[in-house]
Amino acid sequence: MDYKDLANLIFPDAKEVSWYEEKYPKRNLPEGAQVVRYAPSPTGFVHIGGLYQSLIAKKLAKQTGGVFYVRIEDTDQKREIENGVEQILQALKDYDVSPDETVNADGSDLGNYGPYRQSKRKDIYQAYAKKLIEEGKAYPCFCTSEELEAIRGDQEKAKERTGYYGKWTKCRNMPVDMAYEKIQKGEPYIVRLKSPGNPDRKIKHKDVIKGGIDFPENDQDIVIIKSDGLPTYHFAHVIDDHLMGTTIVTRGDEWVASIPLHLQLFYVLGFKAPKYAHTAPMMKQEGDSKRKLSKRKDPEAAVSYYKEEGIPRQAVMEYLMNIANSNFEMWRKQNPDKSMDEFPFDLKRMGVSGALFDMVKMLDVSKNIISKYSAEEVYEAAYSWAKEYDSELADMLKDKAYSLKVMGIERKNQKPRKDIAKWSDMKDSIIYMYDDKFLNSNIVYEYQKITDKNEIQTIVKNYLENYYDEHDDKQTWFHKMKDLAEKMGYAREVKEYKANPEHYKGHVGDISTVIRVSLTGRSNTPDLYEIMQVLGKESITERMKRIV
RNA sequence: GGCCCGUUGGUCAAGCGGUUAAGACAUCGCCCUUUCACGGCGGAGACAUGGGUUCGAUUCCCGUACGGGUCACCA
Repeated sequence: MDYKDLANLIFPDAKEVSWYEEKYPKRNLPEGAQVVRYAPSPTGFVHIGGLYQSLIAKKLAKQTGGVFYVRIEDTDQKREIENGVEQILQALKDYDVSPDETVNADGSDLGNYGPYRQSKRKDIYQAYAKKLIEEGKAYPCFCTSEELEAIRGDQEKAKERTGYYGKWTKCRNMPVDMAYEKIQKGEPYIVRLKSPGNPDRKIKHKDVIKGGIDFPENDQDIVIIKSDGLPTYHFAHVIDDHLMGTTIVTRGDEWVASIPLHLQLFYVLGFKAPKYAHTAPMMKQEGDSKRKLSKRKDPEAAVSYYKEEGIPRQAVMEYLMNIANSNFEMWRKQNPDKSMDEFPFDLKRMGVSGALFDMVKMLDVSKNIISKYSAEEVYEAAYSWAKEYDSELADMLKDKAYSLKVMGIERKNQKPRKDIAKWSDMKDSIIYMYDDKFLNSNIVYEYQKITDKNEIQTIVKNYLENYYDEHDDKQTWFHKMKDLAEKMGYAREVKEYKANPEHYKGHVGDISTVIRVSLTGRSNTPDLYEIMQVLGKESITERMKRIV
């Protein structure tokens, strides 16, 4: 009875490893081309961090003429949620980070290195596990969870490192015959790596982002095949990234602690290890300390949040790029019209520690992006958002011709408006432009300086009867406003008023504010002339008559 | 607790032994021939801490404090 017999007993149907090595040949790519992957688990809603990872991976692949692929890590069947994979694929599509190779929503594969779901690669992992057992580099372990608990307890008592390693192991040195017999008897088991590591020795590792990190060698006999026959993350990662030809592993830095293990697995399996780039997580301020953006506590952790809020995709991605490479915003300033694809992303410029997620900044990015939209683009985006999330707004926007005029206010000039950061802001900022909404609501008029009712009525009446003419151009309109101010005892110019405030009741700005408020209810609005042009004579007359 | 990593203004961050220590967001003031937004100009605001090394340390080394990650048949 030897290792080979044991291996055959455990994995009788496994193929030779060479079969897979031939099936998945080395990728034929130009020098320097990077093969990068995004490897999510379908265990919950799509996290903004997943988008971040995808953005980085795709960028890297595209920039080097390489490949970006998605591999679904679904080896934990207990945690898998329904439609998990579909949600991930949809999010990648929505945010324009679609992979070159992936499993499709219908379960088929796109690409020659599949299957791209780990649950469908069981035979592959087992083939390699079998090889390790044959070589005496892995072994079946029969310890129960109670036994494992007991070992841990002893270790804690003895103040030694916890885990399954060295002298604490029970099954590592079990005679092959005994193991064989137990398996035949049907005892449950898992497969562990027989770690060749010695923690007194140090390994030097260079992470692309974090730089040099030294660790003690791994000596934990970690499990590689679970009792359900599926591999653990560690084992699957090493085999998949080898077979799929990954050249650089980008992943969250919660994985750095397993670098010694992963490197050891590559070594034991005889594979060349890829480069690693460990990215810092996005953080959230909580009290005095920071913590990772949490799926449970932070709504903004979910990709769906941005869709619901109506933050344009491009804004989300540009903000993420900004976190990835902070020089992006300078580049953006110098290249306002270029596609983000042209930005030269550099992994080495990524931060080593987690940045606080800054929603204010994201909205600023968004504001700038929306300010570059044409009225038509704003209309289309806002309308399609509204149809899903705000029926009242959608109702307003049904009148496309009119809405386009509303969207066009202060949008055609050199310095377009920048007051909209997300589509959910939209309704409030334009609702007064719609007669049926405005006139049928309880309008609270936010008058500022002039609050005397008679004075307001006089101003409005006077304006409507003696000055307003819808055919006026802006200059004429402007002058008339001054004329009205003067006639009513207000200064034509603000400066005049400031020079001699005692001579006037106020200045032209106060008068125009009354007109503004009487028409919109608001003291803060975009350009009044443009608003009046869009509103038209009928609406203006109606609105003013209500005041008088 | 063990093992790793980090610490520049409120936030994101340039910087890589000699700088008036960039820039962006936020904030404050002024200006932009009437509000708001935009834009322009300006202000306030930072190298965690103690030791070294050095002619000179934000930059290099060590300690301390603080923060983060990780120690599963989860990824």
